[in-house]
Amino acid sequence: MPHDATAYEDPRGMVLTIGQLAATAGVTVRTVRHYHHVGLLPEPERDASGYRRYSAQAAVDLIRIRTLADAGVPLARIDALLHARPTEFAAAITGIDAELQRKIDQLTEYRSRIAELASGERLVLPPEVVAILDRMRALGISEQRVRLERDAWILMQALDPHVMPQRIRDKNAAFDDPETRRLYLAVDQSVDWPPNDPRLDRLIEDLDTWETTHEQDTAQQPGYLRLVSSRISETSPSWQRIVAALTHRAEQRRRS
Amino acid sequence: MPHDATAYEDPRGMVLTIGQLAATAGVTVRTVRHYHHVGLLPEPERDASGYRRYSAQAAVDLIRIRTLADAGVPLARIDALLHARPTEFAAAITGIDAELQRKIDQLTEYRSRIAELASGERLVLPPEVVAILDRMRALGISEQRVRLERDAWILMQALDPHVMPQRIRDKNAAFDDPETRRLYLAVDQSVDWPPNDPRLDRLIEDLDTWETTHEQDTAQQPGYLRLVSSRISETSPSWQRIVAALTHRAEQRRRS
DNA sequence: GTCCAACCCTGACGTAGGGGCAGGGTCAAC
DNA sequence: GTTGACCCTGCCCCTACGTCAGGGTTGGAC
Repeated sequence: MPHDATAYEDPRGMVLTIGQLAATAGVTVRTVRHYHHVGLLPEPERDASGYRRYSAQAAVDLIRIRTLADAGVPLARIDALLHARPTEFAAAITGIDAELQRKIDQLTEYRSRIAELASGERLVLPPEVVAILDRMRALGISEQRVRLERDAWILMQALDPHVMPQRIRDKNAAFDDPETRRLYLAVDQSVDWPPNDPRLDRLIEDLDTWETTHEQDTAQQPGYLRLVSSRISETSPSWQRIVAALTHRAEQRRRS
Repeated sequence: MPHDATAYEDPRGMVLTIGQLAATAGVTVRTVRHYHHVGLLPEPERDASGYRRYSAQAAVDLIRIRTLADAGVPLARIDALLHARPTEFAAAITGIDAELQRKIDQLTEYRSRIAELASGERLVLPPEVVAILDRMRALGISEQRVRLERDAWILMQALDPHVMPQRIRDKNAAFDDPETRRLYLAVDQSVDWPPNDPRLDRLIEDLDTWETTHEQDTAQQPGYLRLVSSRISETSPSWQRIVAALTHRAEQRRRS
């Protein structure tokens, strides 16, 4: 059978091989076959050796598909879109464009959040609470104690979020009072005192007075705060003594 | 077994259920379980009924994971990242941030490409070629003919890209010549003449003269352009006659 | 005390958009 | 005549979960 020197013989413009088509559109061969598989791009005819042969129109179609796919449109939607009438198509394009803008805004926000990853709590807690924790640090309270406080706020946020605003006000007011600040710091420093240190007796006395004047009742606290108390106890024997003594005195007051 | 009114009894701060934890971090319950499955978040202990119970620290960990995951970091990489030392972590964060910026730029470009989707060829062909096609339209050449021309350019780009610049210059020079413009238009208008129309004889004569003066040889063209010729032939009987006549005359000149 | 919704559990399969083999045929050039 | 770059089909793998199915638990209302 005589042969005509050139490979471009098919009478209907089917000249590109799958590799040439893919390169033209900037995709992989696998991608083109995938689009055939899902019916997004029609299967072209085959040449004598079973190779797919594509027309220039296929290149246009493929690039239109990629343009939409790159913009994040699911393949299933693209199929419908390509067969839509111009008005509907234009409407869809407008929507997709808005979606893209939304994604850009999202990414911009993620970018700024990424920058804050170094410090753990800023991401988890509202800024007012972060300010309170920073205030504790500025007072000289240990990081260990601040972390316990942070956990209390996280649990509160998860379990009892509606009390947050009031608690934030209360806590800030408390730290405006010099006696409160003094007691916080004293408790913090007592962490490595021995449980029978005489200074502890004095501190417990002061704390009990503070609780009665501030109408705080340890036994009335919600469960998660009692839990935080128990974690405080675990931290050191002296703190365990403080928590136990205050709880005991509060119970006694309740009975009377 | 007596019970204590509140559910927060575990001594080690394991208080949140999986749903509460998920809500705190803004993810689904399924996502948390998935992270356990892939070992990204450690499995917490279970309460008496087999429910998972989480600490506040788990919330911090989960939100850190999500912050990275939202930024597009694969889960497999997050695992390593969370255990990295601060300097390495900071370096990785910088890289991720750059990657995010790149994505934002990408999306911005996709946005502008989406806007051009209405017209097919702008995405596929370089602007110089689009200008040529627009020039043909401005001359009054039919859209059918322009599309054939467009396909020729697409095939050229895919199969023979290095000749593009020269072809672009040639084509623009050709359209600077009034006689060339006249002939293009005349051929275009002849599309629905009968093949035996006497005006066709005159037109073929003019085209042959043009070919010889412009040193164009139809038989020397690359295969894909011959193919486009064959598609032109298919469009109408009169065009078929033109192509056949010109090919025949070119052959005769070659033999002599 | 019992009913109901809203939780929780495990396990298994489905999804998009391909990647990456295996195992084989074809084409063009040297 | 062989080498390297293509092409073919078919099948399993991947990520980051979603979505059943089929059950147990909890907490509050009646």
